[in-house]
Amino acid sequence: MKLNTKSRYAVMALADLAKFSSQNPVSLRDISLRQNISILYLEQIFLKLKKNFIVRSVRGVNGGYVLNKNPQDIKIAEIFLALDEKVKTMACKKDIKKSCTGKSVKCITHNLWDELDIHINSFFENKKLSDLLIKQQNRAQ
Amino acid sequence: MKLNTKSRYAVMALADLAKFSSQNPVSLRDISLRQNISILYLEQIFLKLKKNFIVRSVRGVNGGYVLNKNPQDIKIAEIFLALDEKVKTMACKKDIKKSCTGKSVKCITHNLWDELDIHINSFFENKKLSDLLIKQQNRAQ
DNA sequence: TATATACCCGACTAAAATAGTCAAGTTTTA
DNA sequence: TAAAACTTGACTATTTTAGTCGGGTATATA
Ligand code: FES
Ligand code: FES
Repeated sequence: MKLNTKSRYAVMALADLAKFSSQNPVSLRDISLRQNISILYLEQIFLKLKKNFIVRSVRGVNGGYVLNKNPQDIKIAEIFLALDEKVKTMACKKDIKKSCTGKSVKCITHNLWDELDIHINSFFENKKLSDLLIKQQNRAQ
Repeated sequence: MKLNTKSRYAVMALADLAKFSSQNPVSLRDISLRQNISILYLEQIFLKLKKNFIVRSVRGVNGGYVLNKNPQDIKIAEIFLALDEKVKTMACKKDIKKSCTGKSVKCITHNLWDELDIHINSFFENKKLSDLLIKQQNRAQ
């Protein structure tokens, strides 16, 4: 079970954005330098964040990205959704047309994975971007 | 974020074992047929389960595997551990020699992933194999 | 005591997913 | 008008996953 870098970087970059955007847009170049993430990769990530209205862009010189909402209104779940990051613990796709045993009934572990999905997703639903901004001691910028 | 088949199959196979082992060992062939998992793959999985003392084997004709403990004493966490399945949400390895930003302090998201790890692992710690055996309606064998 | 059944175990591999990069733009401000 | 910065689709090397293969060993029972 592991998290992919795209989702991790997305959360990092947005936390950076939340921290450093006063009024002015923050350029990917700045985020790249501070968080040590490739600009080219960040571009890919921000494209998705923009399509999902989590950020908006300002083009041209002195441009960059700005959060579309307050950090306390941005759930981690939204960020993950924007990047197509899904929790996939089940072999079947919940709509049990064909269970993972090939039979037409739920497999013996189906409910367990279902509960796990719910457990993990509730974590993401309850965490906000603003939760990352408090207690800044002993952290990198 | 997804679970690999080895861990999923391990839980499935052990649940099968818990359900069908009366006194007699259960052969991988039987589990394979019931759960629709390749025998060759099951062998790999049971090797690890055996090394971790979750099951013991009986060789020869009419042989197979038997659980080493009662299902209510087998945590899902143990099963995952036996298969080297770890929850890896962090880029750094907790012992922050070098954080994921390359700096010598925790990155801005470190604590978030740490909490996520704890959240997920607590699920596995609290679930027992026996939890899969109740409420058998609407399930495959 | 032969033989079939079933566990044992390391090595190998095809396919999929991941983690990016590249190229060729467009837009805007100083 | 040049430089900074966003836009977008396509491409690719590497890693991980999900198995298979081959050649064993142990043991019950006919
Ligand atoms: S996980 Fe849904 S049928 Fe197995
Ligand atoms: S996750 Fe630990 S430093 Fe980033």
